Amino acid sequence: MSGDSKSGKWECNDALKAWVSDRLLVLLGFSSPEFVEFAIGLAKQATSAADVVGKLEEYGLAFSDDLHLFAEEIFSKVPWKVSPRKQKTYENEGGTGTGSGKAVFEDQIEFIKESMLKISKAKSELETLHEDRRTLPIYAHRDSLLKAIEEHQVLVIVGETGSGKTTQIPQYLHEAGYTKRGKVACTQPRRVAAMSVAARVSQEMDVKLGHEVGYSIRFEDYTSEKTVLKYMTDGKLLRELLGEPDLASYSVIMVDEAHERTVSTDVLFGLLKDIARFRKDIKILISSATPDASKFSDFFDCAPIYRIPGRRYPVEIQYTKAPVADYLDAAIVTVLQIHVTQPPGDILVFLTGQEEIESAEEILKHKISGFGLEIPELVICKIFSNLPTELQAKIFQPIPIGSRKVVLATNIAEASLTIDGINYVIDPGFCKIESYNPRTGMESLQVTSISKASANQRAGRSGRTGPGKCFRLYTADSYKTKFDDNTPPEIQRTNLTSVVLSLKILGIQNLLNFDFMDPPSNEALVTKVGRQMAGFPLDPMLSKMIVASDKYKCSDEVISIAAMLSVGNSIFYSPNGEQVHADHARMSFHTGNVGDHIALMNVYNSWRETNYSTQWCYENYVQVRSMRRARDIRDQLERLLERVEIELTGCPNDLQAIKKAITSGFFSHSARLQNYGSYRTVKHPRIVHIHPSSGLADNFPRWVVYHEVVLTTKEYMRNVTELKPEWLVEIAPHYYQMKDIKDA
DNA sequence: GAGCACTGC
Repeated sequence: MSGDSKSGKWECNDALKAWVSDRLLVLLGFSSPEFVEFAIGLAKQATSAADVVGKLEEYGLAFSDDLHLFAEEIFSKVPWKVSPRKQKTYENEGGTGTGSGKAVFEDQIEFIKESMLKISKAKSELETLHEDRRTLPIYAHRDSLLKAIEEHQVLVIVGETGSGKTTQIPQYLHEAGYTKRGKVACTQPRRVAAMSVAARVSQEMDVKLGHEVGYSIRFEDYTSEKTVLKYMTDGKLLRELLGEPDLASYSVIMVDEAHERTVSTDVLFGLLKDIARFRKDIKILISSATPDASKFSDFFDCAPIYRIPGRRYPVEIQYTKAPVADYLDAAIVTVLQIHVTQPPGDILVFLTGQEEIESAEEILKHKISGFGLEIPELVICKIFSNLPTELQAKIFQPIPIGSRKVVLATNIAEASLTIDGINYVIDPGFCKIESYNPRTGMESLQVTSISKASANQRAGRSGRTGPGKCFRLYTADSYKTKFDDNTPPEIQRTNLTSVVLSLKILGIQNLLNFDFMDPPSNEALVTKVGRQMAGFPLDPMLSKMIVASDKYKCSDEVISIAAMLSVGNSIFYSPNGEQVHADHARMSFHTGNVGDHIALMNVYNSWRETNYSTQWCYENYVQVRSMRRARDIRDQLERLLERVEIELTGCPNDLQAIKKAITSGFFSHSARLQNYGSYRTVKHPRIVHIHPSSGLADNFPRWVVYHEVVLTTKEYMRNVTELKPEWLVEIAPHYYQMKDIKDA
């Protein structure tokens, strides 16, 4: 790493990527940015060239000698990112997982998600799968399943993880001739699942990815005219529906992982039900991993439920005899108890967030040091989505034989990520869940009891590679009486304005069952502005801001701001013990009290000036991952500008123009200063405060426009910019009159 | 002077 300049480092990375991409094209006949990341990620985790081969095999990719050669080449070329790789001295000598616990984490490499993990789950299973699809549980049901699909327009399919439904059903449909009438779509909640399953199926069918089998996700469309089996994210299908409301080019839509109930799947349900009414030739398959599928069946007019058996190891569940007073304390005690009394096997603890995980880590370390050498080594790992990539690496590293791993995780380990080698799960029964009050437009994250479905999902994480045990830190009685059956679906907990906008564009006007503070007005939707707004995959207010930037000739700046805002609040990282430096770095973008929106733009521009340097991100306590995502979104927005005929224009020195564009989108989010530093929102008056992380927190401008209000310890406005009150009347005369902005 | 569960277009 020494001596490489900022740009040099990037070039080196790009050269490596280009090389990997070329090799993949030759070897597999396909390549894509995500696949390149995937391959490099594998090699980074590997401890030897043979290890790379092993990992490739796990994904069913090492089927030729050339690929073995590739493994050796890539291993020698990939730099050591985190720490010098130890030679694998701790071989898995018949242990039960301790010492070889493999963890597969998504964001290190942006590709491993649930469906891919299904494939890599058990090696023996995978090998047989690769040899012969006929050994899958689903195969015995092939003909009766096809018969059921033929007989019913809508079919609910229940199949546990590992039954092969995601990879096999589309192939069966292809074999049965459905693809002669149109494409078969299979939707996934996560990008990586769509991508990896498509790659898998293309291998099974012995075709090049992107030909007969393809995938389509945001930023990557890997399909062609030849494509008949199309894996895609559910949100992507939703976007396609805007252009093809009857889905005429499809003969079958399979909504996979429907039990996750994302907003997109829920919206798809409603639209598909409607489409099925006037397109009698289309088949709808709803696939769920939860046994209770009656809700899906009821929704689709009592559609029949088809069950496919799965494979799973038994999990022994234990409850506490009495309620525990402090679940964090109880969890730590349980970890130590398991460590001392139970046979080998790693431990997974579900906690609610970063802060809790970090304090648990401290306490555990302290307690263990008290035991000295009396007990075997316990290796502590942590995982949550905001943890920077380089710190996630610990979860991949082999641990000494005779020691045990404990993973402190958020909900990320419940469905998005699988850690192999876990035999024990500790479940305190809580998680953080988003709630959104549509009346006030306020969001909050609150610690809540989990649902029964969630508890069972957590327990199941211990039984993936062998029989498991789950220790629930609550009583059997409270499980029965206090836990809801299911987590309320996301659609009931989140801001739906962009969903509403999309549905309105589809001509669905009657959405008044929801109570919105600021529903997009009907007139906005039939004008050019409305159509332009719907062209952007963003919240309506962000889209409006971009559309307005045309008028103020600052679209170049505004799309950067929109991209940064839509990445969310995970731009900055503040590690334990370095908060002062992190704060200082963050405030350096606020010079001149420009406001948080302009500061975000400054962050983006500074990063761009370093040629998108990773090192720059580390130095400024900025999350690399978030910045790359912002860059992707910004690139997409730039392309979309052209489509809606907005010119890309910049006005780097006219901050007022940029602020006016922001105000055009967020005019309903205005607030004026009260006494004692509090603010009052102008319409629907409410007392709010500037979030302490804001660059204007100590500045108290008289008028501000804010991105959002969040409820934490107080009601805070997050991301605020100063505005002149007369702009409100100028920009949004239908919303504000002079009396609203007059001094009281 | 406070805090960021997890996805996706």
